[in-house]
Amino acid sequence: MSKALIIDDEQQMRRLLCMVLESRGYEVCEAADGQLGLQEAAFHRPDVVLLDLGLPGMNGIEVLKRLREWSDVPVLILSVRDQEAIKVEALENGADDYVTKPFGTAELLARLTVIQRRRFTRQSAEIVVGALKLDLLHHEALLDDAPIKLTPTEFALLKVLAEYAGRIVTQNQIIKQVWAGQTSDPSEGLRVHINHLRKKLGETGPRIVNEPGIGYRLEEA
Amino acid sequence: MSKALIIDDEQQMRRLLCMVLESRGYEVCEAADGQLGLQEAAFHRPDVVLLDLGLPGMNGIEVLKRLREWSDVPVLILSVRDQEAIKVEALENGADDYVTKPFGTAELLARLTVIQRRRFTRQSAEIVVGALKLDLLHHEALLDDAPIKLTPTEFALLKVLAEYAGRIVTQNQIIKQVWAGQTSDPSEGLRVHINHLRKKLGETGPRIVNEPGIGYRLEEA
DNA sequence: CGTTGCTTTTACACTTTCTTAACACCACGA
DNA sequence: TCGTGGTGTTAAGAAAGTGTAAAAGCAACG
Repeated sequence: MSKALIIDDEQQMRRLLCMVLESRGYEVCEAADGQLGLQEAAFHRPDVVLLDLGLPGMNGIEVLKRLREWSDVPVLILSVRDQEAIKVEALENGADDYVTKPFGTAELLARLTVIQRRRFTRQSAEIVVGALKLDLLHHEALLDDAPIKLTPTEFALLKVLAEYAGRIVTQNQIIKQVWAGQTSDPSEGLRVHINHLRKKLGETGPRIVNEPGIGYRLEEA
Repeated sequence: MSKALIIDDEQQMRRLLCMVLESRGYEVCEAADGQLGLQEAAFHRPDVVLLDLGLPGMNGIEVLKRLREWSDVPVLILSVRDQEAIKVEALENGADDYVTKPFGTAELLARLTVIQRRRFTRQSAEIVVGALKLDLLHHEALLDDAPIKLTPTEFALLKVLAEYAGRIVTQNQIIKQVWAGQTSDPSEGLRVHINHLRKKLGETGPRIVNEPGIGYRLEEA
């Protein structure tokens, strides 16, 4: 059975969500603001979090950031706003998906299932992209089953690209995930590491394609 | 059923509009000048407002501004030809679209439907217009599920048009959103980027329609 | 103290994108 | 018919972004 944490200031909304989730066999706990939400998350260790962006006091995005400092729990964003920019910001800060109020219960449950499964596969021990295999457990990269030597930064960078293989990853997203919580500005150095990775991947491995002005994409060879 | 408010000083025009709207199931109320219009809007809380710009007494623009101080109701402007400057001013002050007198009922009803349609926010952060899908998170544009390559400026431009799909967007509004916070004057270059976008959208995608003197509108193919 | 391995900085050639400018076109009114 | 304003189209230079190599910091370790 999965544990779900609801962070929303409206009691009515919490009750609705609570009913829906419990009828699906979730064990539910609730929090009325961001501060409490973080405490509950730390204490109950939920398997999934439903987070309202329109929280009083601490901003929903802020809650998400703080949560992501120590937890990989799947987060589903709830919001009434249809501001695209905020959605993107939430997703870039580690939210897993997004539903807009008002929403149907069927849609909500479907999303929950998807993000929980995705998180499960993501934390699986390895990522495979064509001839490349990343063993996250042993921090090892295999190309055609032969180990290749990657520095820690290179491994983290390749991991981000491989997780979203085939899709564009923004430079900001890369920097946020690889150089998380650091002060220096690695925007210049990113190009160097990409260059190193490309050499080590060689002809046989996946290609790192640049999308000028946007970011990079890992393409199966 | 939707409630519509007509603000127009010509009784003949009010009667015509009234008939058309009621035949489509709208509940209609009327006002003969701006002052009354604002009162009616406050009292009846209409779902959509049809506002004539050529009002006696209070200027139509003035009515719009006052209305926008407390209401987000969709507003369709009615105006005569050769009032481009005023139309632009209305659109930039929060009007949602306009029709030029004389107009066909089909066109009028189509515009009403578009501006009343709430923008549904779909899974994660994406905007869908016919065969075109913009994935904001991954900065990727898909046409018939095949990715097309857009430069950063083109993507931003298409995003603005797609957000207001079916509605008209002023040149100023476009420039403000795409070239936010820049010094150079891109009013000339806008045409070039529109041209590039049209080529990349091809025959299958949505069309970018120009409204001379006012702006552009993205129309589903 | 120097070595080693990794990261960052610096520099410059190269590519892509943006802006600018020029001109063709079309609709409209004088 | 011509002129005018707004738009569509194209090409070329300017600006921004990227690839690459080499050197300079920086910690850990013997």
